[in-house]
Amino acid sequence: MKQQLALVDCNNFYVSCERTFRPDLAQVPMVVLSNNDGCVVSRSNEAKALGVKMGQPWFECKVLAEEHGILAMSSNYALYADLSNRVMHILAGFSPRSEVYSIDECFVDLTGTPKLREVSYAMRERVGMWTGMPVCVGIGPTKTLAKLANHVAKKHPRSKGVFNYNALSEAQKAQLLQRIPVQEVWGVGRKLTQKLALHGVSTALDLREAHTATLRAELGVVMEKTQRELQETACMDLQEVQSDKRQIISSRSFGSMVSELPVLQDALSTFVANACTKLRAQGGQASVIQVFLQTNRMRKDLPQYTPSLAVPLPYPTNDSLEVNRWVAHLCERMFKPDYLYKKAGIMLSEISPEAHRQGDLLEPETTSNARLMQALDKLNLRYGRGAVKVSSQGALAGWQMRQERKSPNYTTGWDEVPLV
DNA sequence: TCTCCGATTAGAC
DNA sequence: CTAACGGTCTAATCGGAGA
Repeated sequence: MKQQLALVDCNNFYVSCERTFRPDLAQVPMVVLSNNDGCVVSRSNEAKALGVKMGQPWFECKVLAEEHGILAMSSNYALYADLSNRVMHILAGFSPRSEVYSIDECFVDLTGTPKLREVSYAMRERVGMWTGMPVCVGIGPTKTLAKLANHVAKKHPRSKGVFNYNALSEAQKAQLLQRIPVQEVWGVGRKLTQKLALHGVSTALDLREAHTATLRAELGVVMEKTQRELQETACMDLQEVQSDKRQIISSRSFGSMVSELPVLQDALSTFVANACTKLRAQGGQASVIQVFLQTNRMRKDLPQYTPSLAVPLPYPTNDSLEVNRWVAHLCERMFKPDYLYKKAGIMLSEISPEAHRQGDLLEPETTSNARLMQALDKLNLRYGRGAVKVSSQGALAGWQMRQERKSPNYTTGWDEVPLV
């Protein structure tokens, strides 16, 4: 009856991806940086041991890094996505029911599987053997407890990468939950940890045992669900097919500050191309387009300006050229000279399935770019993103993000495979 | 008073 | 050498406007 739900999570995913093709880096303290080489988003165990924090701005680590020779790499999402797909494919082979939860995590329903223990180790070994990716497996009766079990598997070397919460006695469960700070529980972040502390809740066990009605009233339904999941009542089911996006955002911080309108519009045309490609890939069309600009929020000494403007379209579209015209227009309307812009982006929302296109009774059917867009997507898929561009799309210098230490696209670009 | 909607908040990773 | 802090997405909740 009880679910045997496994959460498989890759260890230090981005760092492990980089190491897959650079075995010489196996023992090197290293980190992978966010876009624009801004923050640390993945750390090797060695870097963690040296005190580098998750999300820490890289410039803050510079001294420590030089002292200990910490290697920093720019993020290479093409590589990570490709390795992720391989890992997920392998995991899907272990059960007819699984959910790709994030780029490095997968829920696998092992309910009814005989020899659960052997299968869990087999998952680790097969993924390791076929991709080189180290993973840990946590098993529990609910998603929340599977996540918690995974946390235990990662933290305690004695578990050898697999931990099964379901195999514990009631006393052992209580003992374990008591040792886990409540902020480690899935869904409990910084703010909620503070609020929970006010109610005397500081461990996972405290949360499990808290008065439900009070919890609900003071902290909302999400927290109640979390509590019930800790009590082994499943409130979140497996999302086997990932649903279409309800909104699509494309934005970037710039490598350096931008003050000219045409450069902003050039950056935005790149964002339009990305967002519309995604939109068409899911067979959607958007009826609200939003553009936003941002000055550098870290520079308190400079004047700040963070405008945002949305336009509801009379009919939905997924035509890059049409979207780009609106975006350029919105940008021009918000643009003020004398500000130094650090970031810009677009958002497509009110997304509906393409099939439901509503013809406009008053507007004659205009020439559609549908086939042009189809051709554009095909060419970019075949010859690489940016083979065919929207407007100037990236031609103007000055806004591209910093990416000073990016690895080659080992798995997706023939011309980038190093010749040994 | 109820409902709707946009903005804000919180979280994940 | 400089200057220097990510990007996407969802759900819940809040607060004001309009019915």
